[in-house]
Amino acid sequence: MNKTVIVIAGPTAVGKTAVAIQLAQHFQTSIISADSRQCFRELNIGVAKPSPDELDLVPHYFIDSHSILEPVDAAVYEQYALEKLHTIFSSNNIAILTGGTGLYIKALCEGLDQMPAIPPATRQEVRDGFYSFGMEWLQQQVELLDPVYFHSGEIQNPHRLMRALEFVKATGESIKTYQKGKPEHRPFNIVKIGLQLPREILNERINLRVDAMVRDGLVAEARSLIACQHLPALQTVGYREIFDHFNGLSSLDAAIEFIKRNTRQYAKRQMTWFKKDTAFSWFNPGDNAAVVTFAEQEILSKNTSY
RNA sequence: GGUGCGGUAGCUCAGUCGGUAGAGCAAAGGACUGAAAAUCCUUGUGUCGCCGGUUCGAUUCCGGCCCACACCA
Repeated sequence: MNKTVIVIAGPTAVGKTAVAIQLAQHFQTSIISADSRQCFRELNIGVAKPSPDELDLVPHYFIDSHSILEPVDAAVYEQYALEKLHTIFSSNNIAILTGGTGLYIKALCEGLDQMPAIPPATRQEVRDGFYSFGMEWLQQQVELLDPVYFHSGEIQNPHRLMRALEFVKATGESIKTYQKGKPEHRPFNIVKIGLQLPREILNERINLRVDAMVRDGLVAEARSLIACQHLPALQTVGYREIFDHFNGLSSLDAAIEFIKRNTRQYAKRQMTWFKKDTAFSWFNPGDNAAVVTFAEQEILSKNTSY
C-alpha cells in the first residue's frame, strides 16, 4: 500500500484542529502541523495552539518543537516535516498534515529548490543596511548587484529585495538562477482537503476567538515576551498589536480591535493562497463525516491507480 | 443666549484663488521558493450638512437655518 499524506488546510479559526484530530484518530496516526507560529514553545495563547487535552489525543509534530530564538523558515520546515513524515510512515500508511501556512504546505508537497546557505553575517549586513538607509538604498543595491532580479522581481517588497541582495552578496549569483519552481516528486500520495466557511461566519469566529484569547491572558503572555518583540517569530498578529499598546501607540481596546481586523485580513490572504491550488477539495468544518468518507475514497483511488 | 472653529468617500482628514474633488486607513480582489500570522500589488462618484442668493456655472463667495465641539455668559 502506498503512503498517503492527508492535508487539512484553510483560514485561521475555521476549525482545522478538530477535523485533523478526528481524522488522525480515525486512521490511528499522527499529525504534523503546518503552522509557522505554533512550533514555538514560547507562544501559546496568541497562536491558538491546540490545547494540552487535544495534544494528548493524538501525537503532534512541529508544535512546541522550536524556540523563538531559532531561525525557522520554509526550508527548515521542509526538512523537519520530511523527517517526521518518514518516522510516521515507518509504522503507518497515512499521516495528517494540518495548518494555515500555505508556503509550508507547498514546501512539503512540492519541495523548495536547493539553495546555498547564506552566512548570518551577510544576512545581518543586508538587514542593517536596509534599516539604516532604507528602501532606495536597497533597490539601488539590488539593481547594481542583481539586475536580473531587479528587472523581474518585486521591486517594492523589502523582504524579497533583502533576500535577493543577501543571496548575490553571498554567492555572486542571482537568486533567480536557483528558483526553478519545478515541483519535486514525493514518494507518497497527497490528498488535499480545504475547510471553508462563509466570510461573515468566519469573521464572527475570529472575533470570538480573539476575545477568548484576551480572557485567557494574551496580554500577560505578550508582556512576558516584550524583550523579544523584534524577533521575526514575534512579527505575528496578536502580539504586535499588544506590543504597540505597551509602546503607547494605542489603547488596549483599540489593540484588541486591531488584532481582530488583522486576523480577518490574514484569513483573507490564506483563502487567496489556498483557492489558487485546484487540487483542494472543499468542505465545511462541521461536516466531519464527509471529510472522513472523502479521505478514505481518495486513499483507495490513488492506490488502485498505480 | 454670545463668540470661535468645524460639518467633503465606511473612518480620519486634505483641497477646489468659482469650472461637480483626493490622500491615509478600512473594504474588495490579487501576488508569493529561506521573516509567509511576514511582505508586496491593484481598485476611490461621494446629495462636498440643509435652504436660498450672486453667477453662464457654487462643494468653493454671500445670507439664513440645522448639527458637533470649544470658550464666554
